[in-house]
Amino acid sequence: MGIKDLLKFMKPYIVPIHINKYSGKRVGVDAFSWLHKGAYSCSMELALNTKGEKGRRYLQYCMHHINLLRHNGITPVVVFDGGSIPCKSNTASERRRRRNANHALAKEKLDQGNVNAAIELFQKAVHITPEMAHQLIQILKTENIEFVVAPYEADSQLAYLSTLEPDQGGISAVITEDSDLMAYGCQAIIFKMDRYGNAQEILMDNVFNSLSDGPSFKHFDIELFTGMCVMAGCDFLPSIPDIGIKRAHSLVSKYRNLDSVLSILKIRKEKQMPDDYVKSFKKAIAVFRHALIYDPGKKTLKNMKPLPDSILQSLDGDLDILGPDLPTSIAISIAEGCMNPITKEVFDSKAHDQLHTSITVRKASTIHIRRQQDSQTPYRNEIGTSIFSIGEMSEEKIKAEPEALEKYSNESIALRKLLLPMKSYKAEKKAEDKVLDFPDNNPFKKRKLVNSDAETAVVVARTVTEQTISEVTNVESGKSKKKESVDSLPLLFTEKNLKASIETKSKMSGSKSKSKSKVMTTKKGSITSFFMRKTAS
DNA sequence: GCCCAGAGCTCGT
DNA sequence: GCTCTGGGC
Ligand SMILES: [Mg+2]
Repeated sequence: MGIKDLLKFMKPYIVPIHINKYSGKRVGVDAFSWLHKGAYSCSMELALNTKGEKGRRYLQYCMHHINLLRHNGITPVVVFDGGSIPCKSNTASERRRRRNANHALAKEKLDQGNVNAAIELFQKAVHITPEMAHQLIQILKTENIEFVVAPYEADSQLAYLSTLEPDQGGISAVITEDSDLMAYGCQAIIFKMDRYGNAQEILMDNVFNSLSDGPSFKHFDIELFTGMCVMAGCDFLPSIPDIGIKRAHSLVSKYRNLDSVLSILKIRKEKQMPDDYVKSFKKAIAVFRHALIYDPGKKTLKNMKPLPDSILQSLDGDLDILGPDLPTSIAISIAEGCMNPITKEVFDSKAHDQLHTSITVRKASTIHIRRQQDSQTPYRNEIGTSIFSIGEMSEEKIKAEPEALEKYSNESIALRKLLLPMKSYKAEKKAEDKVLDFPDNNPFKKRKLVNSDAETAVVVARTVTEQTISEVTNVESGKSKKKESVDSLPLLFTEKNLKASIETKSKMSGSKSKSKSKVMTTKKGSITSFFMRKTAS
């Protein structure tokens, strides 16, 4: 969705250029734009997962555009989307629903022998998978082209990179199709680049100088501009009825202060404004200013801009809306293209060897939460993932005291198996016949069984070796369930509308952590437990 | 004039 | 993701 009507509104500031203007510069690329356009050249092959060269035309499309940049003396920095942040609007799931419907229709037409009709429908089912991104990354690696997979939105990652100096890994401009880049405060943005390098550019310096015709931003700064964007309607918050880009701009121009505008709106639109609008507004602003991004220099996650205490308060301590934090090793593996940013599975065993060393001493426990759909709240958590760290060892320490690694080895083995793709589980199953280390009930598969419109939700907690989940309490009834030892028994909650507090205790480090989650179960309760046998003999 | 909802389109022969 | 269109006020 981007910012509603923003591109049209900013048209007076958009000028045609040729990308050779950026010769000698580093320029960021929103990979999604090109992957998505390229996918139209082979929609059927992608949908049917056809083997062969035709199904890779989207890669040719991307590489053509990337090579065009290189031919013009530009150093491309390709940025991929990672996971989705919790508070994004449900238009994404709406789109997915339409795509799936079109995919099914396309297959019917194909069975009837109507290939042209099928292709038309397959095109309406086009979508980008992490695997497709991974395929492009493989090429970028061999071609020595810089890239990074953002922990969450590519937009914020690109905006962050454009704040850095070129010698610090920064970029001079961003190529994208998404107006959100303006709201994120990106200085130079290039839209609609065609196959010859013709494009349209906007420079935010020109916007704030407001020398050309069009809406004036003379008294705006980037904070006010972002406020205008949120007010006009963005992915994180729908606008108040009858407030569009024009009125948002007028209000911000007049009062030059976001709190003042919000007060005025509260009075003027008291019936139309949701009770929590101001709170949601501040949260949306916080995402545009402080989203969680990957710092390629330090190889760690951080906020796009440092998080002041004042913002922390307006978030109610809910930092997850900026993107849930991830262990550093996971973030690195994702950023370097070794790990699926959504499922957290490694892409292949070869990539697994390239994983950061400290990953071997981490424990992963993922909790998938699908909250009850609640029309009153604009924020909806679809899936949340938590990965708990139980300890870290530097490469130096491992070399100095290899025996120290021993105590982690069980976990290491378990974690490797956890992270390996499903193929490997199946291989083990065959090799060991009926004796299974891992039953064939991958929670990631189960997640797909959960309907996107299901009113209820699944929580699957997976434990690896030493983790214990000591107690699950039903807050409403006060009843609690205790688990003496769950070394090999993760929990599955099948009660309906369970509101539970979960205490997690690490045997290895002795540290305890508590977490509370709203827990709901599947409608049909058809999910079975996931077991992981202790690997210690 | 402005907002909104809906429908069509992104490749390439 | 964007753009165009037509209808509402
Ligand atoms: Mg966006």
